[in-house]
Amino acid sequence: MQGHYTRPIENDFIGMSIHRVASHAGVSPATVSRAFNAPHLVASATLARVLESADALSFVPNASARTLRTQRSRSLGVVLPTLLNPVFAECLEGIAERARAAGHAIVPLVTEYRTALEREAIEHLMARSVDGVILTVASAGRCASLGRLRQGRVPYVLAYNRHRGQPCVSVDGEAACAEIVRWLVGLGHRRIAMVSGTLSASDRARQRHRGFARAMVAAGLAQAELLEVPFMQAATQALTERLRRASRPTALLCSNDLLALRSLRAAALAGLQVPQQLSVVGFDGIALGEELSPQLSTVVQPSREIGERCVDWLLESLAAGTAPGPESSLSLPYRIRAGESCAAPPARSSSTPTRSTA
Amino acid sequence: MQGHYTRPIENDFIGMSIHRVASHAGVSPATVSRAFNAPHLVASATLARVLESADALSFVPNASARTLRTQRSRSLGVVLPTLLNPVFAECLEGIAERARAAGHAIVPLVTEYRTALEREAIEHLMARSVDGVILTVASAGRCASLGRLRQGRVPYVLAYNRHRGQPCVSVDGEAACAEIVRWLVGLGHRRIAMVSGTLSASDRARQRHRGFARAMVAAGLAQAELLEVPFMQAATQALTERLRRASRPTALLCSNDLLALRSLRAAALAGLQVPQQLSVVGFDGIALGEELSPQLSTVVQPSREIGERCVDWLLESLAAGTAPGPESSLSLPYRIRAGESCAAPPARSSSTPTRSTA
DNA sequence: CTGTTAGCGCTTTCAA
DNA sequence: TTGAAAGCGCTAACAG
Repeated sequence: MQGHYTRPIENDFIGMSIHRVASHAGVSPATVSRAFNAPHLVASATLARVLESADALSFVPNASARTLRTQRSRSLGVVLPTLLNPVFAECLEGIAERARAAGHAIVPLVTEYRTALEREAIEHLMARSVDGVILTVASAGRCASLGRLRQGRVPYVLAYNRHRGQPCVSVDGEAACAEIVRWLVGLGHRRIAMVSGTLSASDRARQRHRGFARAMVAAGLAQAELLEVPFMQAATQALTERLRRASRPTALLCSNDLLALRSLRAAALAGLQVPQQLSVVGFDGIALGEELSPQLSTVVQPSREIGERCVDWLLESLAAGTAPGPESSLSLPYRIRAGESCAAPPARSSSTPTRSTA
Repeated sequence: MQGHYTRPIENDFIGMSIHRVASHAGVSPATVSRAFNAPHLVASATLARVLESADALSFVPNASARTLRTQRSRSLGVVLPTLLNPVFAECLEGIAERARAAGHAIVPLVTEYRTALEREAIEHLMARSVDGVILTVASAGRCASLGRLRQGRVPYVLAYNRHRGQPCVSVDGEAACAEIVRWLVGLGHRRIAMVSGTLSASDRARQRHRGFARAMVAAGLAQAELLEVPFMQAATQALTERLRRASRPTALLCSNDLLALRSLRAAALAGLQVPQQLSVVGFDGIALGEELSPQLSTVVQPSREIGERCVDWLLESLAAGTAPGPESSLSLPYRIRAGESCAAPPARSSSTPTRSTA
């Protein structure tokens, strides 16, 4: 236990390495390495001595050296469109928690739905040699980044995206939207419109819309209206204008909760009571929706679990030396939260709509 | 430009290194390294050749090797209480964007306000030898992790926390709350209560409360009520009960927007109109607050900018070879958003409160 | 059970 | 302007 430096312990950090610990404990570097990575291969007396020395020197094994040597970084890349939408923040929490528990770091990158940033993110992650990547892309079908990952032999799992040819952890948005339509129709609604961001920008939006459109047809309601609001910022205004017209829908199925929030706001601005005069249903099930008045009616995705499952799957594959494949894709169950923003349409709605005054 | 392998390019990734590029381009490994790190030291013809080869081989420099050699990981640790509160998600977005622009990775860890996880997070980050850390801790004054970071010579900046002895990027919550109280008093409110999480769990909560308490005294309103709701989940119920009593406050100053949302919900459950019968003010300025009806009145912190500034400061210090010090702490301006959840108290409120029926 | 040895891929003097 | 060589700190054979 001889000290090698006269400087105070606080400065001992510089140049710390397995060798310092080794000489402090009177063993070889290899033994120190084993003490940390395969303690069962070290005599318990030796082990204790090594651990004591390591502790006394505040030794922490150097991750880069270990990564360089083992070719495993114990880190996972995470590529998400944004964190401003709580649905992704919730998912990231699940990822972070699971990764932490497994001793893996996560390296998140945000793409803002821009392909260039998506590409850059993948490049960045490959340069850092992450062991795997979890991502949500605009459209799984036409995503160059996925090819790049495969080319680089980096295992990956898609979160939220749903595509037959890719390893995905998702929810059946098409079925969920169809179910919502049937529910609304059951309540008596006929004029149901879907509110969505740009369809061409998101495969999920397209899938949700498809479920909506099909169920409308199945219900004999051919003129299924789509309110495509390209920019989130302008959504409220566009919706308000639509809701002020006499021909307004009695129910809005929104492609995500953020749009649903704006629909709620638009209803208020248009002077409509929710749910008495207008029903609003969201999609995602962000936690905040439950705190609102009226509580948001919505399709709840298990976002946290989606994140957790992605990590689990990736780590299992890593351990097995395989890469996640499309055949094992996970379709998690969604849940419909009745909430308070949804009710039967106003009695006269199907014949003579009242004109609202804001 | 001779090929070394007959396997398809897609498989060329394995064992890729500076040496492969070097031999492909007919130069030495050192030159390849220079081509990437100091291109001006390489003859432009050589440079072009090297870059071409690198491109042809899809070469990406190995970050671990570089880190091991240079002792700089080009990564920043981020320690936050949670991502479920959008205020931190917004901040993280700022951090992510800035770090990306500077070519740094971020490694976020979530603590859920638990000291044990805080400690563990720091340990983890030091093991990965991040170049710096951005953190939000429960209480900057008594935080062992900060000492640990200094001991390990890891530069750090606190986000949101505010402490004279630490490098912080924050907003003056005390002044902001005092200002809110003066505003409410100006509107005619007398019975103003503060809604907060556990004070002992957060220095920020204490600072905000101090501003509230002082301003109340200054306004001659001695009985400043504090509604401490330890658990977010139970907050709504506790608040609803309080609001049902005749002695209820006419205004609620909430220590954060999530509590304000619950207060809004509690008001609805208690049958109170906001802002006509009850004013509610939040703190944080999460983006969602603007989408609500009524739009949330709140103190807006520049969360994204807080994150950005933390990164900037850290990277500047890194470049200068210094560590951020308390003397350069940043106090960013807050902004009061009037919103729609705040108004003059009901006329009779100061004398005979009406009993509400829910 | 423990030590010796040879690199992982890169940067960086020092020479040429 | 370029090359040769010496490690950064660690792990994994292979010996002992």
